[in-house]
Amino acid sequence: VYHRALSGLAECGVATVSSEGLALAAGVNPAMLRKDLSHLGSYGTRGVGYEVSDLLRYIGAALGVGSDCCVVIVGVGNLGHALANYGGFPGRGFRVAALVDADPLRTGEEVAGLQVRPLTELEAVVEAHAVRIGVIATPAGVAQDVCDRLVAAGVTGVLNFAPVVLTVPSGVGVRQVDLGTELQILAFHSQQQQRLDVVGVAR
Amino acid sequence: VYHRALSGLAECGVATVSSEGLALAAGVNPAMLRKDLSHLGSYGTRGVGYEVSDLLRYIGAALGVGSDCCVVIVGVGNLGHALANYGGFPGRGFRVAALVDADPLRTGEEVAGLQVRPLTELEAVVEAHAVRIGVIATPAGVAQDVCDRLVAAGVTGVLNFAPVVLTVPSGVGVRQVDLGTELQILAFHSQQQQRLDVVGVAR
DNA sequence: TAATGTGAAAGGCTTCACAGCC
DNA sequence: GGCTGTGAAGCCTTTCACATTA
Repeated sequence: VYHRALSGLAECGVATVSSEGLALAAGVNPAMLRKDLSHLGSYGTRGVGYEVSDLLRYIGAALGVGSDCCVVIVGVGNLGHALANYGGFPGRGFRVAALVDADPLRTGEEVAGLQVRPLTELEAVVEAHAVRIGVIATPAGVAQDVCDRLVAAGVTGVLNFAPVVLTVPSGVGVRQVDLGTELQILAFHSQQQQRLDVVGVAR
Repeated sequence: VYHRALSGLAECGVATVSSEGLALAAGVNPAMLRKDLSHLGSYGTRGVGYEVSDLLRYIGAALGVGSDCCVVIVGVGNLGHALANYGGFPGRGFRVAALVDADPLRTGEEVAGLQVRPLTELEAVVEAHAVRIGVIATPAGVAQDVCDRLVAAGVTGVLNFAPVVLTVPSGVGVRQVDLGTELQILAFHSQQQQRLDVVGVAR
């Protein structure tokens, strides 16, 4: 998030930023930002702040921005389609190496300049492109199975959009994105808020 | 997450589940699950576990499942398209009331059975359908502006897919889903993992 | 006997507050 | 004067461990 915020500041031509300014842009407390950055080293100047371009480079290096990373998307339904066409990946060092789908009707179809490959070729695809991250955009029922196969093929990270909790061996990273749950959380807060309004509590 | 896990168990015909079993399905520690559930009340039976159907009902009631919630999607690009067609919403009590886009070329187009409305009608749409949650699938540059308008129109929750931190008044909920950041987190861990492998640390 | 509900302990994250430095 | 870097304090979350109950 700091990296993204700094990119924005750099584009606006800002040369220097204080912990307060960057914290505001990142949506955190200034002290927290300083503590986070202190884990990377002392890249600020007391009395002045942080040099935007320098800090961007340091954080980028720590994150490994630059070393391109191959991704495979499994499941080319609505979401998989959108992800394949999503423009934000190349800019951040990610390349969609292949699309895979179980449906024979979709196999061979071209999406975002890539041919959709059959699910049976999943392992071959991962090995051929040295894919490090698998994106699961399949129905919930097959997600764990796809995940197991991805991990067995050598993937070290999984981004899961299916609404199930995945089990993976230690050493493999999992990030869960569940749209239904996110909406439910918002709806819950919205409901609580209304309850407060009715009772008449001041905000 | 517990609600989702219980739904799965119910579909499989499981009648009773222990904190250990449900915790496994939800990806948490059994003690944590028991503590969480204790905030709702004592719905378990010592020596036995939890009645799946009962617990599902209690949690559903606490979450407000059943009272349908109207959602507007702003930005009908790849992601907005996918979200509009996403099948998971109706099943969880959400109804996409309208699609809105700033591009005049898209206006009027029919997506997922809904006509795309111009951005100028955003406020009217929110009021007409009593929309409680806004989904932002626009470019980053206009996200804060769209958010401000949604909030002013009376929305109490925002699900943001644009890669910017949104500022909202207290009382309004925000959930951020940033695909680029998620991938970067996975790539970072993947890189650290490789470093460990090179050094030869046992897992 | 088996599993819940829950005080108490442990651990981790966030914030404060200020010394140190430009 | 102003802002960073950081020890210490505070707060919150998670886990343990066991009394309690069907």
